[in-house]
Amino acid sequence: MPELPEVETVRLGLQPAMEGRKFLRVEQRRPDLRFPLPERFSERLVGRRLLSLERRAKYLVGVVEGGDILAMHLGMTGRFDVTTSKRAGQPGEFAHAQGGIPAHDHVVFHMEGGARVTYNDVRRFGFMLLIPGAERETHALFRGLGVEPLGPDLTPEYLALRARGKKADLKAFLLDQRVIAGLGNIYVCEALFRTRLNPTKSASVLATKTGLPNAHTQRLVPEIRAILQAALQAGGSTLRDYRQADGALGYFQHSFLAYGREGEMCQAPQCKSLIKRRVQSGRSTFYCPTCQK
DNA sequence: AAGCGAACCTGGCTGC
DNA sequence: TGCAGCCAGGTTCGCT
Repeated sequence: MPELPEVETVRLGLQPAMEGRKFLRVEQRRPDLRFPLPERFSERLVGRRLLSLERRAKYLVGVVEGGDILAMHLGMTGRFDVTTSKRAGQPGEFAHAQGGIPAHDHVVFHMEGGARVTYNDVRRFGFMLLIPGAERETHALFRGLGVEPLGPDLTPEYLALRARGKKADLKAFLLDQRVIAGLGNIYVCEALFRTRLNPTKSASVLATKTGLPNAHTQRLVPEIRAILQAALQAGGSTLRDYRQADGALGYFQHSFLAYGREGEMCQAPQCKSLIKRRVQSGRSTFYCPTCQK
């Protein structure tokens, strides 16, 4: 479930269980996720405190006592479940007590305070790395990332400068984490629908010839912020049964206007067109061919 | 150099 | 019922 609002929701769910607490035990049930898990993973965490759990783009960034950064990415299907002793006896707990380890539970952090934090990832596109704290800004994972869409750096001026002369289509441009870090397929579709911009247009429509913002950029930037904020408020979007760390479901998926609505009537006032689906950058784009010019 | 498609992996759903 | 084919919230690699 992981675009920015989902990752941030996960972070908020994990914070009370992990932040300021020591790792008591780390179970690693396979050698790798997308990448090999860190050398001596358990030894480098156990006995240390997680000083803070932060987020950059779609990464969870844990600052570990002693200097390491625990960088975690959820890929497509990564999720965390938090179980505390108070919740013992719930369905997952029961299955566990029966002796079965749920499929795809790959890593379990046993935290001081009694929380068991389980990382589950069916497709294993997610990963965990330990990187020296000194490399927090310079490490390849973070170096090339673009601006945080909810921070002060995403401005029409910035976006216009980056879009100037770009031939890639708007969809690919907004998905590019080197430009804006945290948008994914859903929120790009939704932001473009709400801004009435056609995803197949060249990104250069966001800038004047000299790289200055135009009316499109001025509408798009606030729309990106608004949709992410709204999704955040709703606890993110839940597709295919995924849950927040506390077991709750996000509900922003009910607010999608375009994503996943192929063949349905466009919801814009007066518009009688049907939402279309096409593939761009290998991903489904949902859009209204009439509203989005 | 930018900009594509393919690859990574598993599972759910659709249609024959 | 079985099986092939398509699809899925992301990122990276390698080829034009």
